[in-house]
Amino acid sequence: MKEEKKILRKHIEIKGLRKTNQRYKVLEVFLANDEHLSVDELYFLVKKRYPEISHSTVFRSMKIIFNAGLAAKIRNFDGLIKYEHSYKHKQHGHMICSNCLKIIEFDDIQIKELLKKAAKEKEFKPQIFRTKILGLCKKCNSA
Amino acid sequence: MKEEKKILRKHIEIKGLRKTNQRYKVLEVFLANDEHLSVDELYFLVKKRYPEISHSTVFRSMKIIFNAGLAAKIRNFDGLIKYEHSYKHKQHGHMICSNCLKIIEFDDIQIKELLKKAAKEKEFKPQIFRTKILGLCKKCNSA
DNA sequence: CTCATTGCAAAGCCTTTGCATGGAG
DNA sequence: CTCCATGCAAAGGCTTTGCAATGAG
Repeated sequence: MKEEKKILRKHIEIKGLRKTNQRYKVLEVFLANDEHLSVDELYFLVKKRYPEISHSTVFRSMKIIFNAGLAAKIRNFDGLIKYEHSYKHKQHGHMICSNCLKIIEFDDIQIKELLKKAAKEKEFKPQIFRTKILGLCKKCNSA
Repeated sequence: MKEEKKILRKHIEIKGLRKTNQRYKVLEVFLANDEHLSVDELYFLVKKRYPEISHSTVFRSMKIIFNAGLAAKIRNFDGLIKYEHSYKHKQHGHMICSNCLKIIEFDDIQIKELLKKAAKEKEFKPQIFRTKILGLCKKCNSA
């Protein structure tokens, strides 16, 4: 069994929730796609394989998957909430193409260190670090 | 006349738009408040002084003020679009308290340099840099 | 059996827009 | 006069929730 599934199962146990197939199926589809997915997009993918699962179940399952620490949320100017993998997924930043909306991930470990320092100076207890660059990807810039 | 007002006036001229009082009044109230304001919050403040101005005018005026380069947009997980001053406002990052939602600005010039480097590596043409730290402010952390 | 979960549809909530009226140029 | 801007109200678009039916424990 996939490690992520075990983690979800454990999270469900700890929280005293019920182990339903829907939750594992949503997780399975979520893990099978490396994109940043909105609930709607994920629902679309889930439906292809498991047409019996509803939009609200995908929505609520993602909430649980998020709470289990398996997904991270992103929200950009389009207003859509998107989820990305967070389990054993290296810390990274996002470059977002204003034209084609493509998201490129990049390593930001050094930056994180500077952010930690900044937080310390302001006596702020950091939990999550985010770095983002808006601009044009190679393709859109040369087009 | 305030420098920002001149800039707005010039922007309006260049774009061939009309110089209406509403636009200048919205700008005035926006500049008088150093907070990060959503259109709704700004509308509330505008209404106190100029009750005849409507919500949609505030909304549309902020769009123009944004295009004139006088305001920057922020969008967090609450989903609300907020505007902050951007004219002669030093480049900075945001620390956002998950508890009281307070926003603390911090200097991120060094970080910006690293981000530029990262963009170059991915052949990405950067336009806007964003850094954000979620966590707890001093007060909420000790409470 | 009991109570959490599902699916459906609808409510919420902010953002954005259509349209008739008003006002700058 | 000509059109852009304004105000109002309503439409959009995504997220979230109420409720009756279903199913895990």
